[in-house]
Amino acid sequence: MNAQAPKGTADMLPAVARAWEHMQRVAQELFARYGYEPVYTPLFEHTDVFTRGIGEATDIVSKEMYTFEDKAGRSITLRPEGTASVVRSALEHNLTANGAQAKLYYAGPMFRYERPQKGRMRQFWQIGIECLGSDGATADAEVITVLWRYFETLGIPTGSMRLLLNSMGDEQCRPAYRDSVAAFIRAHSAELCDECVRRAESNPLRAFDCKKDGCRTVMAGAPLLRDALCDACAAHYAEVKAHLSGLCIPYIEDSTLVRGLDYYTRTVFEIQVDAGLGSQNAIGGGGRYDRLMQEYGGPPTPGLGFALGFERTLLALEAAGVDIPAPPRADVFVARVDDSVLAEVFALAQRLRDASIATELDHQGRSLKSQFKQADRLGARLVAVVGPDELASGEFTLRDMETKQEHRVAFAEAVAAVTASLG
RNA sequence: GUGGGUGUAGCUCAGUUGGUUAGAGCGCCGGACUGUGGCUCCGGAGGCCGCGGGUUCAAGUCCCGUUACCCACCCCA
Repeated sequence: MNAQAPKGTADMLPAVARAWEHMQRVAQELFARYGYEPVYTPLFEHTDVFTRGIGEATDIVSKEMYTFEDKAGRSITLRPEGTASVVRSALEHNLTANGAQAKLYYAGPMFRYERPQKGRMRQFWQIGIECLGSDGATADAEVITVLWRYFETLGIPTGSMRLLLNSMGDEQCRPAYRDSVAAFIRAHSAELCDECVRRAESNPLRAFDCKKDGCRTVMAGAPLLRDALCDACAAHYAEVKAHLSGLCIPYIEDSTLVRGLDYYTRTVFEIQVDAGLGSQNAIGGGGRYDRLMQEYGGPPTPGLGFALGFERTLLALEAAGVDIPAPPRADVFVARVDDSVLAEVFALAQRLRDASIATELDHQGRSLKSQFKQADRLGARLVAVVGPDELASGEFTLRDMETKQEHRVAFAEAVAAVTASLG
């Protein structure tokens, strides 16, 4: 058999798994402070949850989903992102009934069938929050602030982060704007790449994303959504910006920021860094999706959220020189002179462990010397040495690995003595 | 889906114009007088040289194919 993880997946060995847990701990603590509660939704959904929510024409839906039929012939898809599932779940369980607000966060793997590269995997992890039921601009500013503070708390220097902000308008103003961009593209089709010309029909706003210099130059002259927002959207956007400024969250307005999922309305944002991510630069992003719940057949319910990528965040942390400290794997190592005292050693280790003391011992019959090396490698501050000598008097020797001080301890006093030595 | 790069010990890599028993560093295991770590020294284990063909007296080294990984395009977290 092929002992190899599938393309685009990776085993998170202890060093990385530790970082994963750290990122989740920081998230839980921070998000709770803003009133967000955990939610776990299935890793797979009925396919239409994504096709209706994210949009048929998006790259995600048109070519990146892991879709299959289950044994009963249902079309099932591994979730390519988290928002659609959370909103579906909120609708199913009436979490926002009668104007209630639901503030939820999730963490887990997402799946997209793409060619892997730096910062891009087929199975990748995201943490996200969703604030459902509120259309107030403080909700937008709050969600954006949580994302900013999260990266800041992890240790990414604020100076190396860029918060891009834009408003995509709503059903009142976006369609007309869309048409005007499409018209602009058609008028300049000779100067634009084929891909962008095609976008005029499918998703004109995406032409702003094109990285080709020629297209960028031409698109720089295209009409800006900023100038096309209806009064309500413009006012909302202005409020969001005012609230962010009030909290001293530095944002950069980018009216070409167009995110790739159809459900976004009004506020969209993205946090980028330059170092460590290869050709990628976004470590987190999100936006408002005031029509998504309706799209699923629910009542009109505003909402917004963000998602951030574990893999990319870790790359950014590494580039920033942040290392996640590894705790010592053992406080105490219980070493034995020979196997005649094995039973006593094993029992002693268990007593210490039962007293919440991280304790290790050798399972391979290694020499005492080698047990000390092992203790050192594990970062144990104490080594309890048990041999026939001390056992005869009901004691063992307790060595402090730093000071090299040793003293005899009665077995009966083991937990107390070790606890005291660990301070 | 397209393009480029790379695949040699657990890890990071050397391997001369194809030529005999494939190396280093780190890690791992053991040892350096009597029951004890970090430094140093000594020794040891560990390699289908990604896989399959081909050229050749001879291939880790050349050619073809294939596969995996990496990077980039596309797009996104």
